[in-house]
Amino acid sequence: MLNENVHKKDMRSMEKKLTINDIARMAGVSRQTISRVLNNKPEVNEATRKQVLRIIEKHEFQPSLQARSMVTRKTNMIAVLLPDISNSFFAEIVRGIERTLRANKLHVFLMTSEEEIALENSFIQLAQNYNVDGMILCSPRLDEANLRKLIPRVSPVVLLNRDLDADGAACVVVDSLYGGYTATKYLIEKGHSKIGIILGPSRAYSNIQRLDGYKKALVEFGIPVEDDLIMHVEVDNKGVHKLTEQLVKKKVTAITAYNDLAAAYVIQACTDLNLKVPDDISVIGFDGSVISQFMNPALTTMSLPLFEMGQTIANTLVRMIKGDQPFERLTTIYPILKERNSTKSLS
Amino acid sequence: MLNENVHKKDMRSMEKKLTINDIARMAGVSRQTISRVLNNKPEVNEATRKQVLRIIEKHEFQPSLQARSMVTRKTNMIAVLLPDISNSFFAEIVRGIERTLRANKLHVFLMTSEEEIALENSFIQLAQNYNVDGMILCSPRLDEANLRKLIPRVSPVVLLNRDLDADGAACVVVDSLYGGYTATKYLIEKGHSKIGIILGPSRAYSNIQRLDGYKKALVEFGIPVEDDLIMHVEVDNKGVHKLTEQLVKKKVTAITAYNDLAAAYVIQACTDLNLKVPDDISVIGFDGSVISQFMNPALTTMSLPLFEMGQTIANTLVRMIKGDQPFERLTTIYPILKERNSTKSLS
DNA sequence: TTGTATGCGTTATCAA
DNA sequence: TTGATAACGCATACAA
Repeated sequence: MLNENVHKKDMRSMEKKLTINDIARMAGVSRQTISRVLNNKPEVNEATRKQVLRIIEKHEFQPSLQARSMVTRKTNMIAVLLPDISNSFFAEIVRGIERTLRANKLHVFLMTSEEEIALENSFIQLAQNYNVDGMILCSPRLDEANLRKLIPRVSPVVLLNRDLDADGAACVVVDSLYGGYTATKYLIEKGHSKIGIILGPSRAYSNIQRLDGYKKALVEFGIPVEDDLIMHVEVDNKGVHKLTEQLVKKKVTAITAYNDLAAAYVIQACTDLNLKVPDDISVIGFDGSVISQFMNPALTTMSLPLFEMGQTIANTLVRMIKGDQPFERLTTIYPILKERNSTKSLS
Repeated sequence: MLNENVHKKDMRSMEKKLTINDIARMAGVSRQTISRVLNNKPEVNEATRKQVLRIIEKHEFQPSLQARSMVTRKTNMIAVLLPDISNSFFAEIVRGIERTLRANKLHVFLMTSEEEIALENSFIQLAQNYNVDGMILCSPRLDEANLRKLIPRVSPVVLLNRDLDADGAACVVVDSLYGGYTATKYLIEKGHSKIGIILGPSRAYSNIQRLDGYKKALVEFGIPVEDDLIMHVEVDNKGVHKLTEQLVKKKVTAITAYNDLAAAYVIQACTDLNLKVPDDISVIGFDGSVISQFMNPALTTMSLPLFEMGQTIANTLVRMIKGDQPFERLTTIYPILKERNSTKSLS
């Protein structure tokens, strides 16, 4: 049913957008006065202001933000770079970011990198070229040297889940060590000692931390760390199924997953292997996204205040942009254990 | 642990961004030549081009896209307005949109309206003021008159789930009538006749369609339409629990929900009422988002190719922008019945 | 092949 | 309280 529609900005729809000059002519004043009215400057006669406003409204005149930002050097745009917007972890954070930025008359320029390092690099460049007022950056892949080089170009920057002490940068970080530790300790206290862990891409900071927390808990309770119970997903969640099978073969009684979605795949794999969760095996997730509460059994998870994290990130950036307010260089978010039905005491 | 960090763009970090003029001076040519090199114009001597490129790379010069777009009238930005990015329905669509736009060197200016009509209005204005090259619009709330008035300002526009025949607009629409019809028919053929339906906000086009499909199926099979089995959620999914209770009181044997998340709440409510899904009651969802496959029982749902929809939307917009390619004024997406374990024959 | 002049739509500066 | 002039950084048209 393809028709011959072709979009043309033809003469009819041209009605060449009005400029400040047009309004000035109509009002019989200089364009400077229009500018003053638009910017609510005090030094303009009330009568003329009324008159100008009338004409502006009558013609629904809207100033070009591009032209304005050419001279003010501000775009009111914030670049938000993250790996994947369809991951509910990020989507919920972005919701918090967007609302807070909006409240500060800032807007979101969204960039998703799909974890490709080349894209992350070029997007930061792009943000610079668009002259954004600041950037929110979740870049698990980019190495520190590159990061340090790129940050000054788009600063201020708020980094999500990277702890980097650099000028013009602040960090909001989940304490994954604490999270990994708490989850593991919880399982140990439930009587488990053969505990598998499935981690995301190994280079990511949060994964290293999570693993450290896992080990810390084991060591604390005198349980030996077995390297073959530590699994890394390298690409995406499809690998989780296979890793779960391997862990089951090794007779684990519990599995810690690096996020809720991965935990869902773990449970699915267990079901395929005719294992009941939590009766035969306990599973704990990480992040507390919506899916965790609808899974059956409902997922025990280390829950994160994602929306609030987004707000915190945006608020920090706003303070940095304003430039006269103190801000946290490093904000640490602690996940909270939400005990539901996917875990059970080993009795 | 608040420290005294205050971000200042101080002298050190100033290193005033290079302009085309700086490069011109360094290269000993006019800024025109630089511009030609940047835009890959043929009419430039190979030697000077090499020379200029060397200097550009040496200083990592990047042209200001703002200044450029002042004269070209193109920003390469596409405004994407939708109600809620944390809704996986939209998030997955945006993923498709973003990838396709990126392939066309277009970028996403994200606006979320939280279904507030005032915000939708002002965001469209904003998109105009930023002079975006086009807009993708999912605005369930805005009435047709307003839409018609605003579209010319940001055209071309692709509308999601609105069928509006307007100049400069194309539409990508889910056939919710077909979806509602198919879901209901499926349940009827499973032996159900007392079927409840839970709809989203009633004014939304897709809900009206879905209801029509529901009725069509009932009528086709000679089953009377009972108005008190038709429920509307007016605000958010919290209402679903209550509506489910009401339907259960009316002895329905099956419930159709307007999306998967709502279906999840339905199942949760059923569980709270000590009803087993699907043994005591069948539940069917809509959209086939990730949560549907991890629910237990896995959700039977009318599945939508969300990522591909995003791609279609973006592709349509790109064709409109290019202006010399035909495009579909109306693309209809048909949901596909994905039978899983939340529905059962009434025996 | 290259350079000069002009303009895009605003705000900033300074003078009236 | 207002207006004239000069930026902002680039691309376009035209001349050399």
